[in-house]
Amino acid sequence: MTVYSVGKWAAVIQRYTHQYIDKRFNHFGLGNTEVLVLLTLYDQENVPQEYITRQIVMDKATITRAIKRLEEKGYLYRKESVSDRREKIVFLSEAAWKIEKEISEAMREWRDIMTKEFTEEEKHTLLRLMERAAEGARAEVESG
Amino acid sequence: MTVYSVGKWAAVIQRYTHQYIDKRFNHFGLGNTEVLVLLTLYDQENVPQEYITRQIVMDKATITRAIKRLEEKGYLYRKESVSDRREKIVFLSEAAWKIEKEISEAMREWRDIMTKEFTEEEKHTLLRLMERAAEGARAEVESG
DNA sequence: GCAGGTTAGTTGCACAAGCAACTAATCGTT
DNA sequence: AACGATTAGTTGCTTGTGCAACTAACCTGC
Repeated sequence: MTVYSVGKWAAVIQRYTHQYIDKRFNHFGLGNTEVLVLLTLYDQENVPQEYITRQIVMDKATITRAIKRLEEKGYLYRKESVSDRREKIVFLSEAAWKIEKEISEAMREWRDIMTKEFTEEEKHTLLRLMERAAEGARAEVESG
Repeated sequence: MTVYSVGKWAAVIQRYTHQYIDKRFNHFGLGNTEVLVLLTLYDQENVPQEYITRQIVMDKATITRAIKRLEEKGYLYRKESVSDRREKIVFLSEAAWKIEKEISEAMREWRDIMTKEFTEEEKHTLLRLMERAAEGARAEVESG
């Protein structure tokens, strides 16, 4: 367990987070990826699906289906872009905004649970370093 | 993208790592979880499956199946424990040890790719903080 | 030493995720 | 203006994963 540690710990944290989201938002009928999509849209609405795909780094087919599920459940709707008719622009519905606070709050709680023993500076450092590691991974993948 | 960031970046890093492993070890016929199992066993052999499950934090059914695949491919074998006949003790085969260097090296490379711009201290810090975050998550899950 | 609870591992089932192949629209070059 | 190349999104297919229910072994207390 010495060598592949960044990837390993990322995987572990990811799986715990996945579990937490499943448990926490089960009563909304929301799965892990759907919650990630909602969070992305709370941050920035009125975007094509491709934007969401890039943000959460998943296969575009997976995102298409997560969005379709959210649409069926009434959390969002889509409109064909006028400037580029290939794009479908995604908007949140009232229902999605109604649960925004609960979702954001739950995610904040989860972050605080994981970093309970952290100082403020450590929290900040962790985020910045993880972001940079993700950036390093992305650069590699995109270069070849 | 402000709130759920630790979980988010963990997920992103995890997916890039998953992709990397798939691409890199495809020619061995090894999938992501199988590689994780091997890495665990390179570190500590002669353990029951339950140990592996705990180490990589996955469902025990998933681990059972990953181990079965590795067994079929000839990378490991199992022996019923004498002290506790419920347990199946896992051992690596020659074939697994033959590829140990390549796998460990590849994972080291991957870590170095992600942390290319990091100082040694930053690398160390990232690992320690991620480990502690995972520990915080684990504590929460186990408490209820 | 037996009953009740716990633990290791397996199997059935349902489902989400990735890859590849496709359509349709747009961009770029000549 | 028209060709080929790229891009956004969808669908088919396969596979890995988690949950739940199960079996078998073990452990505890009476």
